[in-house]
Amino acid sequence: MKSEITISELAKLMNVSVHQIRYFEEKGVLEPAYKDNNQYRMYSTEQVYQLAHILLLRKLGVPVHSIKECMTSFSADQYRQLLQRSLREIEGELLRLEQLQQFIKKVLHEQQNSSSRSRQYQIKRRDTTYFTCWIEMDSSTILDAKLLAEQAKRVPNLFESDIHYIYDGSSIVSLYTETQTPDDFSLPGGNYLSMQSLINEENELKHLIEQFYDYAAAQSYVISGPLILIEKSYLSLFSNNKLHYELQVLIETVATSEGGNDHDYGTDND
DNA sequence: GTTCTTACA
DNA sequence: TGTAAGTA
Repeated sequence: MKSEITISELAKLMNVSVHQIRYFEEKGVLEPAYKDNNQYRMYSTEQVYQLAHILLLRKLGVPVHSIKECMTSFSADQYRQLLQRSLREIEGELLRLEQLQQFIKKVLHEQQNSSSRSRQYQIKRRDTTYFTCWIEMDSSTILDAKLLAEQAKRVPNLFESDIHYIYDGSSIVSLYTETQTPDDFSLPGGNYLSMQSLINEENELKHLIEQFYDYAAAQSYVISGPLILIEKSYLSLFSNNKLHYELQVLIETVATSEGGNDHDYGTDND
């Protein structure tokens, strides 16, 4: 009974494909102990350990063609650097996944929120929020793909964020994304009248805004500050590409209705 | 049945 | 990297 093993046994032992082992040989990183009379590759424990190292280096992102160089010439210090580099890469990847996880949670949460409360008015408490401007345009301009590509400031995952259109009464409308630190613009904390809506076409927006202001007037809310239109394009995923908008405007706290208030003071703002 | 080589997507 | 064909 031979003490060496065949390629398929080695493959099974190390949980890799036979093809991969031959590939490593072709690239000069793993030679069999010897070839049997039938040309079968035979491997001993030495190759087992060697393959373990190769697989580890692969996991660290070392390309197959440079593994040979690693194994023959790397000092302990060079290996340490290699490990530190891949540690940093993994931390970056972890961060990316955490952000994706957060986004998924947010979408699920918002989707549930919008499907149950479409066209409902709410009062939302908002803390001071900061924004970065990514495009500024005349309100009569149509935001087409060309304009988007040419003028917009690069924002990572733009369409996964809540895009804030701020109408300050002038003819300029600015598009913002939220940031953690003070930047181009900020909204004061306070109570905001909010309405969420699903619309089919952009031209329904005007009507929606009128409705919104009518409602505010009917409820005797004292409006201050600009009109905020929030576009949540990622929610269109759920509704045949209908557009999801939320209108918000800062209202001055009404002193007359203390206590008894039938509004939803949801603090479910991000 | 297993492995080998070669070729291909 | 996986899969397939044709051999030994």
